[in-house]
Amino acid sequence: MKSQGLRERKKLDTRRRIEAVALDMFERGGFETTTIEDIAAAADIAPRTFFHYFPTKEDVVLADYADRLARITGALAEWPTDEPAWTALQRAFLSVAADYEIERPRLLRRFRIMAATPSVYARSLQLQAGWEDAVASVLTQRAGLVAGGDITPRLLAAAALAAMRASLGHWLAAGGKGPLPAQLTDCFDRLARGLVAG
Amino acid sequence: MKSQGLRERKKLDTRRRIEAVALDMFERGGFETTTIEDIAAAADIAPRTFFHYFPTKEDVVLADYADRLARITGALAEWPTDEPAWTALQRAFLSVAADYEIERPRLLRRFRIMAATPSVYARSLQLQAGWEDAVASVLTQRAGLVAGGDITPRLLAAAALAAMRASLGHWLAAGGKGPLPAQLTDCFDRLARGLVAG
DNA sequence: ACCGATAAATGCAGCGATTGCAACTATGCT
DNA sequence: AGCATAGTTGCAATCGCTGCATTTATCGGT
Repeated sequence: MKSQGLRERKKLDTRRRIEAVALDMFERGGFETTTIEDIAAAADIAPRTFFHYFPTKEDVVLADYADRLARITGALAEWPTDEPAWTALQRAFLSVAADYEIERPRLLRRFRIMAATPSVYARSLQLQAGWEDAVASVLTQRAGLVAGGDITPRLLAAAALAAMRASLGHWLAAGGKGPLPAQLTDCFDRLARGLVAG
Repeated sequence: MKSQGLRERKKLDTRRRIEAVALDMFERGGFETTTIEDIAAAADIAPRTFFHYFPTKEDVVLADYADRLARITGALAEWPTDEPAWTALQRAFLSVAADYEIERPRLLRRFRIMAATPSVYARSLQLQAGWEDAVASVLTQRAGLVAGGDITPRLLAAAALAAMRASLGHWLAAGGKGPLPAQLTDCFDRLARGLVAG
């Protein structure tokens, strides 16, 4: 529970410093215009060191995407087997959306940069595709299915991500004002009931 | 209908030559290992010229993605207003999937490279996101809605893309053997009916 | 406080994609 | 043929990113 040693603490410090500095510069000058060298200088590290903390420039904006995935798959893993998969998915994703509410300003900043920067958006989609695979894989296991046999897990995972992307897109378009969880619940419900009858 | 002038014909020739040569090399040596310089040499052009034909290396693999989107949005635009949006979407996407059937070997090659190369996959997702926006936009117009008001178009578009991605992923995982249109129809149907009752 | 082991930071050199610019060449048209 | 135009090429530079070797800082025990 403690901050471990000085080493760990410093590392975390540096990481946060890079994030803070980089986000600022991205907002002011734009993502593409800001170079790794710029960030490094502002964060008081060597350019080479940047890559010990983030694999790509894009990942600074998308830090903590991985954590969220872990939370989702974790929640799914505990899903009682008698419950419909879609309901479990809804619960799992909703818990993440709740965090979005709490961290609203922090996330809004990042999403705005993402929306304005194709390469960052592309990277986020790539990470989301990873989620999709991971979620589908968990669903497959939980249902006791064979890996490549049934398309159901893949479809459910893709649909869940679609619900999330749609909600998030709409939320962002509205400037992040409305309640995201309600929006997401609505999307999940509609997919649960079906898209034709409404 | 004619091949226009010599100029146009040569340009098309070069384009096809680049694609052919590049795909071959990607398959043999891998995407990342093959450099633009390699491709240019094999296609008998200057490295600089490559970028007059494709904006990025990834786009060689994903050529004709744009055409497909045009076909989809075109089909949507002709959708009779009394028909449910989801049905129209299904028809539009299905017509594209039919092409996939016809061009199976050609597309399979490309998808295989895509599946094996993160950066290509990322690029494809980026293009798909463009589709999602375009589709949502057409749906909004057709329904006579205001741009940012209703989340429905966004959700439908995202769901349609999800159906497509799931079908395609499953199809690819099975080595491209089965009938893609049937697979896609199934996914669309299930989303139409709802994901809980099954 | 001291010392070897280990993790982290740095510097350097290099690759490869991508771009802007200017010069050059082929094609289209009169 | 002869100009206007579109396409090709070469050149130089930027920038993200990587491998490798070196230096520096922290840790764990003594």
